[in-house]
Amino acid sequence: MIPTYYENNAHFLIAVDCIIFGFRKKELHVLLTRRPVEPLKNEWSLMGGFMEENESLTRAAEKVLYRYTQQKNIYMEQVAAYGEVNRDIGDRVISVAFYALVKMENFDTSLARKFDARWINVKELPRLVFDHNQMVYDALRLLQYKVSTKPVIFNFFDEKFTLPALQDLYEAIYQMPMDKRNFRKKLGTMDLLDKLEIKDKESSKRGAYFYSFNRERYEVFLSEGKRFSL
Amino acid sequence: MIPTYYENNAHFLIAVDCIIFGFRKKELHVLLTRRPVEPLKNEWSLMGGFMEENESLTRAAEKVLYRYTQQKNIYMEQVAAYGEVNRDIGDRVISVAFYALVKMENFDTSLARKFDARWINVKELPRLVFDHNQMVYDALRLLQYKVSTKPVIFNFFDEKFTLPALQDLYEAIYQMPMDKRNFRKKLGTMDLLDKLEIKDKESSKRGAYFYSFNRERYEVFLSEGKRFSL
DNA sequence: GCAAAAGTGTTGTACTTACACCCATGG
DNA sequence: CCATGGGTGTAAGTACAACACTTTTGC
Repeated sequence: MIPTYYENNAHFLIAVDCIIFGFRKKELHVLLTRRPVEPLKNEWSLMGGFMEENESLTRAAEKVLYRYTQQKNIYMEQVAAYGEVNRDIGDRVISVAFYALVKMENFDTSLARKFDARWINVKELPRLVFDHNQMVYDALRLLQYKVSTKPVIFNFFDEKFTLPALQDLYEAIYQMPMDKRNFRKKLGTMDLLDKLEIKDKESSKRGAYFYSFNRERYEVFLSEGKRFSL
Repeated sequence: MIPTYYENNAHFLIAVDCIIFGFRKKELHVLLTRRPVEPLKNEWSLMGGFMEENESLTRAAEKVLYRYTQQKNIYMEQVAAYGEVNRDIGDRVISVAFYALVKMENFDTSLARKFDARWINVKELPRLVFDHNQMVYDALRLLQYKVSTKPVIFNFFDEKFTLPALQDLYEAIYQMPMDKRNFRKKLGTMDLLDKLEIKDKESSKRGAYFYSFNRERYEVFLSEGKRFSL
């Protein structure tokens, strides 16, 4: 029994579109697909889907993320709602964009074939359908702010990472070079990383030590009124 | 002619809710109303409305703002989309929140009677319907970030303002006291304000000089790679 | 032995913070 | 003449930016 106040108002299709970020080979990538349906079939597009009756926006986004990555508990944040009248040329659709940070090392490449998906360097983005370029732009701006104030960047890694990789990732997100010694000094003063015994010998002969982010120490850090900053 | 891909997907009511901020007597206020309809009739609520067929989200928000303030060209920014399944107990509604900054000095008090609206100090917010308290909280956080990095605060004033009033407003938004001399020094180094000849004698015997924000100088300021910061 | 990436400190500069007194005016 | 709010400068501490060489090791 719906109250009268709600009756006779327009109803809309609602989509969620996900900007799925991943990091590999010193570059920030976005997972894109060739749009499988008309209109604009085969054009580059973000991963998306329609919202269903009994799910929340975040649940709808989680479903999209799971479908295209087979990963659970993906770090995700809403970017914005996009509601221009002709933004989708197929029908009137309001879209809510989310960005997500995934561990690209765990990515199952068979999924890529199944969904005609590809990881594209954010610096080399093609023209995307509708307002998806704007969504990526907005997501990246929000991500820049977020990683500078909250330790969300560690969601790109599966537990451990090296300092050179971490710095490369910050540089890819900020799209600017950073000073190695200043970067490590700032990290050091926060004292939130644990140096592991093992080294990554993949990217250099000497090898770089792995580190891991210490969540317990971060809780203490916060409770002392300190704030993450990079 | 709607393509098949879009057919058979659920359609939703979409609302816009506006967090209308105003500044008076050293305090930040939000314009609230007594909800005029069931359910939760007469409970405190943000100003809102349903989105219609041929309008964008921002257009829908502009309509709400114009309806309740009779002002045009109001500074406005999207906060987020809210889509929990049971957020509105009357029916399934997805809401997109916008915050707006209005010149409270120009506010027509007859509107308050017409819409049963009141300016409430943000520090004394009552319990609002649905998730509206969350929306105000999110809007305020976003506003805090915005006024610290962009000169949007001047949208609270009609052309001119005094430095004590400007500082009071920042303090109300940040919800913390600021040092008078440091505040004025930082403003001074940006050199974006014009000191006017006239004084405001309302709030003190001595009177405080009025200033105005110089947009042309701000453009130059930006083109020199500088960034607003307070 | 050399190329390639990892690791490590210091110094000058700019910014941030803390702080106290005189001024102008209306009543 | 006094209460009220407006206006002003300096010094210490902190954060930031710039900068170059040594180490390790696979080839």
